[in-house]
Amino acid sequence: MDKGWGLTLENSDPVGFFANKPVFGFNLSPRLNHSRGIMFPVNLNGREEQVAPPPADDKRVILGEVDFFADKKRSNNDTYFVKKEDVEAAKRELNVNTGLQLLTANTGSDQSTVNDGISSDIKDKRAKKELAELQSELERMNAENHKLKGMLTHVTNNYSALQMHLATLMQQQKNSKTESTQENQTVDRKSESEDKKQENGGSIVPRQFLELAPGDQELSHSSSEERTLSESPAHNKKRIVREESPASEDWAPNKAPKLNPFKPVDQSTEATMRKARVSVRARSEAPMISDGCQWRKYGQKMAKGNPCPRAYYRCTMAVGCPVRKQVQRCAEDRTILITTYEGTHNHPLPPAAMAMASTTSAAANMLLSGSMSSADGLMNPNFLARTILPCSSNMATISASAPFPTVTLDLTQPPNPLQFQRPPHPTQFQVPFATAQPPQMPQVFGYNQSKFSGLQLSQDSTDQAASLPNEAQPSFADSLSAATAAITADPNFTAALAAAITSIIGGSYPNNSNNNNSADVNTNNSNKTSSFSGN
DNA sequence: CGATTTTGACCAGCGC
DNA sequence: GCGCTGGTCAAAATCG
Repeated sequence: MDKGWGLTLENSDPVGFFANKPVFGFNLSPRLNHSRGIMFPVNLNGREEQVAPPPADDKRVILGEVDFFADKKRSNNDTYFVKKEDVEAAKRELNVNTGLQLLTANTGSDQSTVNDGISSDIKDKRAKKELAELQSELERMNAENHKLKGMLTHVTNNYSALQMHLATLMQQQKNSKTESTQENQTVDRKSESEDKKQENGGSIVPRQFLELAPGDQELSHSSSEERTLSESPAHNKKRIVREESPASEDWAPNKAPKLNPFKPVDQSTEATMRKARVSVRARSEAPMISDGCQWRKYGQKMAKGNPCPRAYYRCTMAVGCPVRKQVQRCAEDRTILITTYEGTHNHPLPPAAMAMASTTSAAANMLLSGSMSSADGLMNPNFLARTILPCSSNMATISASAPFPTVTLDLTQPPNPLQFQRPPHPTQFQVPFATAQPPQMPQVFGYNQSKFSGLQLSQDSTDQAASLPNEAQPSFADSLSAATAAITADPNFTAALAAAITSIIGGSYPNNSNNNNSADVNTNNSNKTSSFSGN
């Protein structure tokens, strides 16, 4: 019944989990924005700035609100970036105006004491004049606001287009590299198996982010490149089938591709992008987090090791949109909702969906960029600390849960623990880069989750908020938006993160041969349960 | 009545 | 080859 339109909380958030909370960096509560409730300026992290809420009777704020939120309903977050500047400017201007007015009107001047009739006349005129000025000011700001909205939309669209273009270029570069590598291999295979390792060591290592084979049991850094090239043929075959099949590329039905009049912008890119997944772990009572997109459920299965069913959704905002997502509750903690996104939208997105779409796209790009070069491997992992915004309360985990590399935004973790309350991974490792970590300083953990190392960017936890009153809690959306911003905002993040991972992988971390975290509960596929709620 | 969800069946990949 | 599993399909049921 969830229509999936992120802004309609009544539909998608029946329990009100997201009520009055910004989601993906945008405040999804139209009621809050339209009401007299104060909309604080919000920075790129989606977190409220350290701006003290103005007093309820502060006319400046009220006027500013009327001005800037006038047509918010049309596009809830269009004013998101605009508001900060404009409201502040409006505050200054209106503050001056109203202040002077009040002073003039209320001070007991000679005029008012001498002749009340005349002074009241003057007062009226002044008031009208001020009112007119204010109105014109409001109109002006409305117009300006409108203009800025348009600019924002334009920039957003450009950003999306550029992102797609970047992905395309990356893929092309990757393909060219792969081709050349394959040629070299063909020529040299018989006599230079050793050289092959060395040759690949430089530039191919990161490819493991894209081409990890589930059958790979080795993860010594010295063999990673070889592993990359020698991944199980069966799996290669599977992947090739997926990549070469147009039906697979755009997630159209395999047997009857009747649904896809659209083709991805770049099929090869799409095929690769589709492999990259972005998983969001968040506490939510709602059956599905609302992300601004429109989804249609097309299946539900019992997954092994989890008593809660996994639901499959596809994006229905455009016919043939390849984006799909899986929603499942965590087996260990059913209050945690795990949403996994896959693919890239092939259609314009509502602003509310931009953040998540950007996240998935950026994640895919990140993994793609890992295939580009190892030069970035020299990068200090500390970069990650600077990249992930200090106030983002999240963990970002990169793993290669075969066959698809996955970026996980874990918004449920307390500050300290190594990753999960789930059974700790035998090869989990930690790379502290700050000896004394202030509460807001991020920690970086490496985590060999599956067949290769990934890392986590751990932060102060949202769980700290669990004991706080609802209003005061840094919301899930806060965290998610911060994580999203961390991934999307910094253009260096993609390469940097991949490079950091590369360097970590190269650091000979222990290997795990079996990473089945979950309790191996045999679940019959046909043994379906009816609900996600678990409550 | 169209859109959406439910749910059993089907398919492909993979391990044994 | 067989069974398990994840993913998807599509007819039926349900909803608004």
